[in-house]
Amino acid sequence: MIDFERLKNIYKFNRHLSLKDVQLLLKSARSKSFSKKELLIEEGSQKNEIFIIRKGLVRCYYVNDKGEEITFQLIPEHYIVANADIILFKQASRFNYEAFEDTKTYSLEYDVMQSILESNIKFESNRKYVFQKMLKLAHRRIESFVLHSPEERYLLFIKDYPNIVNRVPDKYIANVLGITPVSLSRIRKRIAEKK
Amino acid sequence: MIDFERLKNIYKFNRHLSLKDVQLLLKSARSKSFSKKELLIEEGSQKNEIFIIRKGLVRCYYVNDKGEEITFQLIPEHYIVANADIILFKQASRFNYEAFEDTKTYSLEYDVMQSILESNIKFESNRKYVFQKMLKLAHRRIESFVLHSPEERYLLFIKDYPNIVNRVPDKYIANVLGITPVSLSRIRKRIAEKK
DNA sequence: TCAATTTATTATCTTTTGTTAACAGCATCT
DNA sequence: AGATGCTGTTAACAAAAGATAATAAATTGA
Repeated sequence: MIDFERLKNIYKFNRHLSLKDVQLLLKSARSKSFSKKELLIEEGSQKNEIFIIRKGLVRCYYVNDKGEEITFQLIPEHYIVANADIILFKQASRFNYEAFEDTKTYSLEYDVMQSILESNIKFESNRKYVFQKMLKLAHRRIESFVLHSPEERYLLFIKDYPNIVNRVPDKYIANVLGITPVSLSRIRKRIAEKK
Repeated sequence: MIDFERLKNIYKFNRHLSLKDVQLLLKSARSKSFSKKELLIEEGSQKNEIFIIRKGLVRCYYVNDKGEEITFQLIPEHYIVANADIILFKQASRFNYEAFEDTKTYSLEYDVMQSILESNIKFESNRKYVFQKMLKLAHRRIESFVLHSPEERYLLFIKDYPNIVNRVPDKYIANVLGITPVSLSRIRKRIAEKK
C-alpha cells in the first residue's frame, strides 16, 4: 500500500496539492522492483515511462564505439529516471538505465502523466517546480565543467552527493566528472597529500 | 511598433496561442536597446528581468578570484537572457550579462511574466515548451563534456552554433568549452592538419 | 590614417590527463 | 575454502592541456 502522505512529503509536492490530487496522480502509477543489474530503460528503447526511485540507485550509461561503458549519471532515491532522449530529442534512447542496487520505483507512462497533469490545474505549479529542479541540477553541473578543474569538480561532487559516493565504485564517478578512473585515483592521491 | 505575427513565428509560440494571447504577454514587455559593452544584468544584481534577444549577442561571464573573466555562455538572437542565479538559486547574480554587439531586446519582470502566464491557461503548454527547450540545451551541453573530448566538443560547437562562431573571438568560445584559448588554438591547428 | 588595443598563434616549460598494463586487495559466488 | 572477477592504485610512456611570454596579425578608435 502506498503511503501517500509520506510520499507527498518526500517529493515536496506543492502546498496547493491536496492528498487527493496526489492520489489522482499515483493511482495510475505502478509499483515496480528491479533487482541489481536489471534495466529500467534499455538502449534503443522508444518507451516513455517515468520512474521515481523509492529505494535504490540507478546508473545511466552510454556504450561508445569501442564498446566501453561511460556512466553519464547516477540517480539515487527520490530522483526521477526518465528517457531523456525520447522526451527531449524524440529519438530512441542512447542510454541504458540500470538498477545499480535492488531498486523500487513508482512509474507511469509519460503520456498518461501528462494528461493527468493537464486535467488538473493544480498540478501546474508542481510541474514548474520539477522542471526548475531539473534545470538547477543541469546548470550546476555545467558550471562545474566550465568554472572548475577536475579536482575541484570531484570535491564539489563528494560535497553535493555524499549519498552517492559511498555507494558506487569511483570509476563510475570518474565518468560522471568527465575524467578517467586512473586520473581520479591520482586526484584523490593529490588531495590526500595536501592534508 | 512590435510585429506580433512575426514574433510569434520567431519564438514558435504554441499553436494554441492566438495572436491575442501573445499580445497580452507582450503589451507588458518593454523594448530596450543596449549598445556594445553595456550590461543587461550586472554581477550582484537581485533584479529579475527576462529578456528576449531580438537582435545582437549577449555574453554571460563570471569573474573569478584572480579577476579573470570566464565566459559561461554566448546568447544570440531569439534566445532568452535570464538571471539564472535569482531564478534557480535565489541568490544575487554571480554573472555579468554584457551586450557583445549592439543588442535589442524585449524584456519583462519575471513576476509579471509569471502572473500573466498563470492568468491564461493557454500559456501553460508554451511554458512547458520553453522549459523543455532549455533542458534540451543544458542536456546537450552536459553530454558534450561527459561524452566528448575538447576537440570533439569544439567541432560540435561550430556545427551547432555556426551563427555564434563567426561573431565572437575564439577565446570566448574556449571558455564556453571549458578550455583555455591557447589550447583551443592548438586544437584548431590539429584539426587543420588532419585535412 | 595611425597608434593603441585586442586577438591568435607559437614556443617553452610544467602539470595534468589518457592509455595500457601489472598487481594487490576485496568482494562474490558456488 | 578457493577460484574468479572487480576495483583502486601505481608505473611508464605518450599526448594533451595549463601557464607564461613573445610576436605577428587583425581590429578598433580617435
